[in-house]
Amino acid sequence: METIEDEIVTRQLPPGTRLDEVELAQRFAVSRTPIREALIQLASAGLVELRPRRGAIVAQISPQRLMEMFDVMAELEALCGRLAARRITPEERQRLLAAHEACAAARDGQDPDRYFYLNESFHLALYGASHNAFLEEQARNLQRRLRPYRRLQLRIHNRVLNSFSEHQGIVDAILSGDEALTVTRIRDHIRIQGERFSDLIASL
Amino acid sequence: METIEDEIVTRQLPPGTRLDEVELAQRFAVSRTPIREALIQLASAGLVELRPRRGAIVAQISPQRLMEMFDVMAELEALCGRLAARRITPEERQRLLAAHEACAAARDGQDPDRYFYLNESFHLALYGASHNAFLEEQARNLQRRLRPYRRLQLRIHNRVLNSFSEHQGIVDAILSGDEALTVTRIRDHIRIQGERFSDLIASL
DNA sequence: TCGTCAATTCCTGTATACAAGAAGTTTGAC
DNA sequence: GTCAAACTTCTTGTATACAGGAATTGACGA
Repeated sequence: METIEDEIVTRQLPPGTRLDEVELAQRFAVSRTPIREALIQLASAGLVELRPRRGAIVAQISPQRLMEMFDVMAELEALCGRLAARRITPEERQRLLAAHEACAAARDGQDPDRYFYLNESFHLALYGASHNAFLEEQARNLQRRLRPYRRLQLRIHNRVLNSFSEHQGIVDAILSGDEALTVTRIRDHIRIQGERFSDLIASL
Repeated sequence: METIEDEIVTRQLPPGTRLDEVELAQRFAVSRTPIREALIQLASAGLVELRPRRGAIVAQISPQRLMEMFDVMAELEALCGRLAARRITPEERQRLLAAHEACAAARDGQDPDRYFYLNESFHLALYGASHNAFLEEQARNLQRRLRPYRRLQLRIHNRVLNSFSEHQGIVDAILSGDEALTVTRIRDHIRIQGERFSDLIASL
């Protein structure tokens, strides 16, 4: 079943939408209680904004804040990479390469949506190779929150091709065990997304 | 008034404690509804663990996971420092130095609790100087979660003195605008806490 | 004496009712 | 005609009631 969270990240409920508890309760055929509890969770995750006595709205994220989030994401992923370069196991190496090759197929297939999906798997494989479960959780959470914006910017001309070649550089750096190189390449890879996104905003 | 969160971070409710909704409701003189909503929030913040149909307990954090959290904290603070070295304003510089000098007084006064409190202000000043509000939030959240453990390890012999001299090094690096030096010094400063903590654990 | 199964009790999860505050509308005065 | 104030309506926040699992305890059998 589709959850409220799904509808937010897929933009069926765009930022700013008022979330009427009664309406949601009817739509999901439950009482207001579980809806309220879900909204509190979503507020903690940063997906909705809870204004006391004035209801919930889908969180509005300013371009400024989005850039800030990308900067933090870059650093979290860079840490994943640094740890992975040191700690990756043969199985994880296998998984990372498999995810990378799947991306190659999607790139050649000219399917941005499919590339987007597989790209996520690639990054998840990277998080897992860090051998730091807490870091992995944090990275996954932030990835989820940034998902709609990353998706948007993959439609930019040549972004899929560039993204893939950046992945190649990251894989090479990790497999060679070069921590410093891994860090700079991942940081650049993520920060480029933030920059491309702000280009997109500026062009509107 | 004292909140459930306060009682958890101050260890009045130690990890593993069962949180009976009815009992909490009586103690705070409210119904179960707001208690449940508070527990959901605390679960999102990682302070309590919510087991479906089996109630809530104060989150148990394993030494392993704690070390992982310190690693992430180190990286978040290092990022704060890197950005601060580049962006700090005269007012923020003032605030950072004031917090640092207040720590000096507490160090000389041999008052670990007071030092602990002022130490937090110092780190908060650092977060603020990053000019990244999202990063600041993340850092504050994680600082809050790690608070009880950091407090514990300040009682270790000479830790206050060492902590202060590490602060001095960090301030110098930031004020000189040396990003790389700031990053390594902050990273070490935070990671030492994690290591000291695991020493403490090992000695039990 | 110990283990297993069943019945009871307790607690969580959901629904519903009620109270109180915010928003919108209507009416009156200037 | 416009602005303000009061009243109405709608929505959130809290309390309470009820239903369905989980845990505990006691009895029975090995």
